[in-house]
Amino acid sequence: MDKNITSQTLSRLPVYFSYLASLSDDRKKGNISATAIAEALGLNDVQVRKDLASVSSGGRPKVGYITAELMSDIGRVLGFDNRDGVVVAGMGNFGRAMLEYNGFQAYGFDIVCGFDCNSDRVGSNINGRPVRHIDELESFCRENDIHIGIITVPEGAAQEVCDRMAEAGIRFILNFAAVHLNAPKGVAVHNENISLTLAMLARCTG
Amino acid sequence: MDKNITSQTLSRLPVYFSYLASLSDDRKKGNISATAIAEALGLNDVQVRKDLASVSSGGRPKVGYITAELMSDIGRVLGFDNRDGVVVAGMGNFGRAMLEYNGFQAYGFDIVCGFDCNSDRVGSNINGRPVRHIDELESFCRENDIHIGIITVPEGAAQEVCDRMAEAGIRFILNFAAVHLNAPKGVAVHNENISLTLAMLARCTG
DNA sequence: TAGATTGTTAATCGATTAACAATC
DNA sequence: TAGATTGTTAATCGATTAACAATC
Repeated sequence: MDKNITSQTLSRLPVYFSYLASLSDDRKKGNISATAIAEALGLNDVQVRKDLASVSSGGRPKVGYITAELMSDIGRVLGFDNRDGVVVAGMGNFGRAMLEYNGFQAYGFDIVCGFDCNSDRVGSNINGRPVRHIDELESFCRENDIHIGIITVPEGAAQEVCDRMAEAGIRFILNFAAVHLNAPKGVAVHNENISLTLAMLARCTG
Repeated sequence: MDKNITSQTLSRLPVYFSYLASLSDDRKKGNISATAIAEALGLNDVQVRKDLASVSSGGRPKVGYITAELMSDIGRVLGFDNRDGVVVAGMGNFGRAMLEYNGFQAYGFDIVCGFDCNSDRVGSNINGRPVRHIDELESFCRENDIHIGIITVPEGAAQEVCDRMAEAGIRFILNFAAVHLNAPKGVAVHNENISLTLAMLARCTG
């Protein structure tokens, strides 16, 4: 396993995983073939078979894969067994939703702290997670060895928060503010612009 | 313009657009070259030039593109000039953030109504947008000719809401619930699983 | 003119798909 | 055995990159 996984394959693994996770508990206990997955997702079966072969060696002729094993194999490649702390900057609706959500754990992520500049919010507690002042971001991240940050602040503040995160040793930033963020080398930013996602989906698919 | 735009090119257009939008007002008034964009984004310059040539014919040797014109050309291809109504199902933190955000308009989207099944939320008003009961989803969408929906309900309810949207004539669904949704043919679903996005970013980039 | 930039044609590269042998 | 499925090798396809002529 873990042969030569191309970036294309890598981007399809989450799709396979979430499809498998959507199966009924009954079906999760059984087997599944690459052919069946391909059909359900509208993909070429050889492509799926090749993708699966790159992360698992559990495929057997006539039987397919044991669903649970396949999920765990994909999960291992996607790093669900790792444990990484994550901080969230910006405690508006969006940021609070992140702290209230407990589903990150299954994927290996622990949301450990929220940050905000509004003193009304600082010192509070959301879903058992503390909210601190943004000025404490750097010391907190350094002390707790945090490398992943989520930005949910207003557009105007996003670049500054991004710079601060980079300064604090954060290496991966998921940005939900609707602005393109420029980060220094060594820091990977994923700009998740919902308007643009919607435009791609609605204007360019059909 | 609008020659033969490949899907790869299409997926880069939003990146170019948001990069251009991030420039200072001063620079937005001037020109910009494909070379400069490529350098800023870490892409191959020929690729950027080819991408831009497919949406605009305004490139001039030694000068580049007029920034404002280029943005408007990209915007036209991405459909920012269209006007599409959008409904949001699920008025938790996530859904409320959608209704409170006004930035969709610049991209051609009007969030027209929120839906929920909780009677405490139904009948309220968020940022001037009404919240109705989920049972009214179908009639509302049919009457107002709505084809785009955003799902921000809890995981357990997402598939049912998806089915209802499909029934209501929705053709494009942006799903933020952390479950894979299966939609009937003719309905495009984009499953935006934040945990998986984070995993791809943090485990597979570096 | 020289230099920077464009757009295009051809070459390379990589990913998808087709064909097929292997296996349970 | 026949059939379903796997994994692999070879062919096709498409996208990226390199080379270059055109232009301001």
